[in-house]
Amino acid sequence: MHSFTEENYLKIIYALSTRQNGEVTTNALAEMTATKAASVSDMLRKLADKQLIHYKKYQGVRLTAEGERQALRVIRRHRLWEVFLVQKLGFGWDQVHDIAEELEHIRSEELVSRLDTFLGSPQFDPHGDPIPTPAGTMPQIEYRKLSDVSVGEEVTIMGVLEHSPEFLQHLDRSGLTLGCAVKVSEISSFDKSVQVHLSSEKSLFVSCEVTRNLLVN
Amino acid sequence: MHSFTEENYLKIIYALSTRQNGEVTTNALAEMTATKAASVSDMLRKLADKQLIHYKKYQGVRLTAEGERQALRVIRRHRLWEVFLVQKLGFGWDQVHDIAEELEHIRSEELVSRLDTFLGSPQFDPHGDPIPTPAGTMPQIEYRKLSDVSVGEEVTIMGVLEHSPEFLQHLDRSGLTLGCAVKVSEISSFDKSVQVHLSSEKSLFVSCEVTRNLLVN
DNA sequence: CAAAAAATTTAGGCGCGTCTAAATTTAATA
DNA sequence: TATTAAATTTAGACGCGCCTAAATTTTTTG
Ligand SMILES: [Mn+2]
Ligand SMILES: [Mn+2]
Ligand SMILES: [Mn+2]
Ligand SMILES: [Mn+2]
Repeated sequence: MHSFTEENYLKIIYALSTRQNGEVTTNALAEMTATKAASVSDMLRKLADKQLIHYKKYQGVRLTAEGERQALRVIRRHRLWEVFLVQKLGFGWDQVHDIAEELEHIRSEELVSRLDTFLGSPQFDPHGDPIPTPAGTMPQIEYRKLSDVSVGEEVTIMGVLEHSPEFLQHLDRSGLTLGCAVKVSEISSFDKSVQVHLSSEKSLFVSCEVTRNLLVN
Repeated sequence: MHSFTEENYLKIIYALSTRQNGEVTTNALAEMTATKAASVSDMLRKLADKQLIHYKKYQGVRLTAEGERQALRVIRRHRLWEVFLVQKLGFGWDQVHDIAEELEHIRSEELVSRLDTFLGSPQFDPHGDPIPTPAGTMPQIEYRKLSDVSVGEEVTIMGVLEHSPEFLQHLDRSGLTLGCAVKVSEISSFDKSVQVHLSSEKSLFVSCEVTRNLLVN
């Protein structure tokens, strides 16, 4: 089986290659893994030997079909554990990422399968991200960013693009939680900030840093 | 903080030193950790440097107060996770040890605390072993072995001394589960096997290999 | 109690995942 | 396009946890 480190690399390569498609760069991986480019090069050679990535020196890397399957297994475990932590243990959505980062490496098919059942086979994690299927495919969901919504539209908050605790706590304080209905009443031509009305009749201004990271439908 | 490996050593040293008190021997540790004596020596030097064990070369080893505290933290996590796996996910008591062996190393005070609350602050794990307190002390429980019970006595099964899946499955098949009331009706003078009556009116013979590993009160 | 046996530690080495410094390749620019 | 700059890989090293073989200490035994 693969080591924790290898699993982390696969997961990160998957995330980066969907974020900006095309080959994933060594430096980008070094930043995400909080290591140095030299360390990444070593690991890429190993992953290539194991046929988990396509790798031509100096040309960046891409997951093989098998590598993507493995990455999605890790992501599935991560997101299921996040659901558990929030829904069963009462953690806030801003607290669960680091813990799930460890839990995701516990390898027991039986455990994942029973956890999934226990949670009612959820489709989305606490951040609105889709949970890969047991078969190893990622459900494709199309959301718009709140920054792309026009004045007068009413939409529902479905997910976030930024997962930092700071951002999530900011949303909590603003009352912008998942499932929340918002109506765009005004868009500032000056700084692109957006005035929204919540179902609670409250209204507030949302900066474009926030609207760019909020997914709605 | 301590590595997975160090945590495993502490836990095993604790287990061995309560099983047969006095210093724990290098060879015993090598067998339990499934490594070689030379590897154990290396690790003992490291644990001694960290003040987690008392260690005089060739003289065996004993946990320091801090070492015991750390060991009990790991054991607490292990047993809480076992309760979770059995009570919430529906695993059998014979299936949970290896998974808990991984889960026990996830270090988050908050996680353990919330898990404990979620489980209703259980006092015992699925094998009847007491769960150490958050403060790091092991509840001392006095049980007798079924092999020490006299004819005519009625007792309740409270725990097991042997944790192998094979033994636990054997108990399942015999109907000897935790909390089960058994009345000793006869003890064979030939092989010390014991005839017991269950509350279900069934009776069966229990070999001395089994009675020696069943705790009752 | 001296010799043999058993237990334990030390010496030297290996794979993993990491690092810094140096070499190499690719991309940018004058 | 020839140089310079940036990105990437290679060389050599290190700590961790493990190994085998050899040395050392303790225990057993004739
Ligand atoms: Mn996460
Ligand atoms: Mn998430
Ligand atoms: Mn166990
Ligand atoms: Mn147990």
